[in-house]
Amino acid sequence: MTSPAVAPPVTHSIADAAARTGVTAHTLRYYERIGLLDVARDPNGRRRYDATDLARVTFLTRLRQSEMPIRDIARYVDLVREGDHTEPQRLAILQAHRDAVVHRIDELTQALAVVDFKITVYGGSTGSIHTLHTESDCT
Amino acid sequence: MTSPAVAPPVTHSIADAAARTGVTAHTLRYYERIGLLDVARDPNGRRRYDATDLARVTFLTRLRQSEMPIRDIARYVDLVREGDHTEPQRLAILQAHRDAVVHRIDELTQALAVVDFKITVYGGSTGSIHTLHTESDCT
DNA sequence: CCTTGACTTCGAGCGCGCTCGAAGTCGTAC
DNA sequence: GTACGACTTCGAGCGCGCTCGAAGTCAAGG
Repeated sequence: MTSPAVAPPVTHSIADAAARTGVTAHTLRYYERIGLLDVARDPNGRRRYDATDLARVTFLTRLRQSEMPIRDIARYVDLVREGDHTEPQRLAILQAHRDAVVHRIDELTQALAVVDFKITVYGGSTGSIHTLHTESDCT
Repeated sequence: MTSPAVAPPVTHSIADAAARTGVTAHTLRYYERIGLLDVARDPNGRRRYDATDLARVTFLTRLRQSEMPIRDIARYVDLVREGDHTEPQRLAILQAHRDAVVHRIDELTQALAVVDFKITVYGGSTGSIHTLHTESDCT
């Protein structure tokens, strides 16, 4: 009931890949240039993105969204290319990043509290319940 | 039992202000240059930061930490200078910013989930409880 | 044939938010 | 006096992450 001998190579043009991942074609080329991606070429020299490529782009995008510097992403990707024995180091990078993200969320949450407080001072609504502290060195 | 006639003007040098707010003196000057701060001078032309100035710097720092563009902060500060009648507009800016921060926290939280998932794939620990989904287009 | 359009490479440019440093001015200490 | 150190102004520089665009290649369509 499964398909015949050879697997069909499902690949995508750069425009397609851009549409599917939500990053621009320019950025896809840029990522490749700086070594974050290794993309195959068709006989005419055009990029073909397979599922793995797209998955990587999506993952990169998550890392970027969470502010991992491109420098660090490049290190991670280099480790991936070096083979399975680098998994511990990759794990370490991800764990360090995890900690950074948690810290960043914390920072944002604190800033949010300050902004929310200011909003209530201005008499606006924030959608949250407040325990108001006093002290309003106003601005 | 309270103090005599004139209030003592408690002000701080730029080095002091920098130490108290955690931003560099260079940055304090920069913020002033671009109009985020109005700082008094002593007879020798040196900056003196009062409590209000420090409070503003601290608030600015929160806005910056939460990624409000300097352009927007400048607009806000300009409104403050224009007087009380601009409070509705200030409120609007803060509310828009609040929404942006909430959205950003959300985004980070999603990215965190992805990173956490990857960490467990690598066999590491994240400190969180996971409901594992399958699908591992690995990298 | 010629055009169109999607692609290629690669260097340059941009917007942001600082960050630095040169050159000058003070007040105090020795 | 002179040396120090903390400050001043202001223009330039930097690191980051794209973003753009020029010039060229190629295949399909009319």
